[in-house]
Amino acid sequence: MSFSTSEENYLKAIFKIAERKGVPVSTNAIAKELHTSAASVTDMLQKLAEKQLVQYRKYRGVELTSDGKEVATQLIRKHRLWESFLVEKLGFSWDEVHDIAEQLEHIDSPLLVNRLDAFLDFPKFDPHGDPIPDRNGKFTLRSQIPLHQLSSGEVGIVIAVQNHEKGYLTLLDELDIQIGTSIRLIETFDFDNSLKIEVSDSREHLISDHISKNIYVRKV
Amino acid sequence: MSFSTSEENYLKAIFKIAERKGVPVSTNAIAKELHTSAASVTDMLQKLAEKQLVQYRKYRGVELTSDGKEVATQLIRKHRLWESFLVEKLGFSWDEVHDIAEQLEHIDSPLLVNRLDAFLDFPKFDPHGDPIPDRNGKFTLRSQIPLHQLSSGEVGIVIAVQNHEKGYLTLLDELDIQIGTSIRLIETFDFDNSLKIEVSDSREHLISDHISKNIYVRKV
DNA sequence: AAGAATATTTAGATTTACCTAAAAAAAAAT
DNA sequence: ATTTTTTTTTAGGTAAATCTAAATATTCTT
Repeated sequence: MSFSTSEENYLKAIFKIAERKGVPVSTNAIAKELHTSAASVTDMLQKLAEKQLVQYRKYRGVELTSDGKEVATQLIRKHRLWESFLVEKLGFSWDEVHDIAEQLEHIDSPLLVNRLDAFLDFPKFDPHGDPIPDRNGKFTLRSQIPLHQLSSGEVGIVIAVQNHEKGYLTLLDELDIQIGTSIRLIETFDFDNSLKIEVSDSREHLISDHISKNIYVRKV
Repeated sequence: MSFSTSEENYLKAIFKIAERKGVPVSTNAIAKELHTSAASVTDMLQKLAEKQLVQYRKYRGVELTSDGKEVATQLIRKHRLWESFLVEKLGFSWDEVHDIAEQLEHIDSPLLVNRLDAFLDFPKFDPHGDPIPDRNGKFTLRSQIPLHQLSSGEVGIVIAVQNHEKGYLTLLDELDIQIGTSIRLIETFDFDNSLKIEVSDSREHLISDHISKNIYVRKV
């Protein structure tokens, strides 16, 4: 079975929100994620429910069925493989690839995906540090914590960022923060949750809660 | 400006028919090429005319404007670059790539196209031997003649095939005919325009007019 | 627990790209 | 030069995905 680009985008959005906030996923949360109206979301949820891709209860929100999860996972696999391709093979930087991958993920050819996977040497993580599901949909898990959960003095290596907006990633570039960068937490200000950090044993920055909460590190 | 997948497909179809049969291009020819109804074609032609992509005269057929040609050429460029990528980098064979490239050609990112071009080392011809327009839309021309225009005894090198249907290409594979294969014309039967040929100085075949007319060679 | 605020669904339209059937124009045949 | 055939257009409709406004359900507040 195969699905429209729009249906696929809804399934992926539901998957991502469920990952962040748990189930059930609300109509409004989906509308916000996809920059569309709540009314449109309701329409689509009813359609996806008929196709057995989601379990939907009026006014109560929605949850992916195993079929729905399968579709979402394959989309995420395609998105992250294409992002890896763009960065590794075509020389794009991590802040340029999201929108292009957003288009490429809807290309329908399982053979292409698997050939691409092999061509890239079966990468486990994409350029933003997010795990790439294998052809069976299995994610490689990695112990990661949000930057602000480090204690003062502790050092972490950046392994993922959860916000892929171009502006956010460009900002990180200016702070010299990339996947693999080491960051030492100097001090936390409870007042506004801002953090003083030291990047790569050299530059010190004061960063807002808004910036730090999307950076994930592995303690070293 | 950017166009829907459907609009793009119409522009490409008009371009290809004009190449084969000249202008103006008829409504029915487009309907046949796109497997759609004549009525749908008329609708779309009126829309494309409003956008200044075609010059359209009721009942008289249609012709691309320079804007329309530009869009069509860039699509062909993308299609052929992606086909080259699929064959050269991912190990597909020439009879598997058309449908996938048909999807990939609608990905909208000029930067991506040019990076892909560079990654492939600026190829001049695709796996079917067709010229790939450069970023300015210029095609490299090559003196090619249809196989049946060889005289008896003459030898040609296959440089292009004009039909990209999977079944046709698979048939050519079985005859050991690929880009670069040398073919000697032994004899032409005027009765049904079938040809007796010798492939790669070894195998002899009798091929129908239907097969031969899509094979283009360069005399040696 | 009632009223206010928020979230969600329904109703009714719009746009795009398609369709079939009927009408009209152009081309071919006698 | 009519008539017949073919091609093309118009008319009217459908399905997908969206929208705004109104109605209804749920949750929050006091």
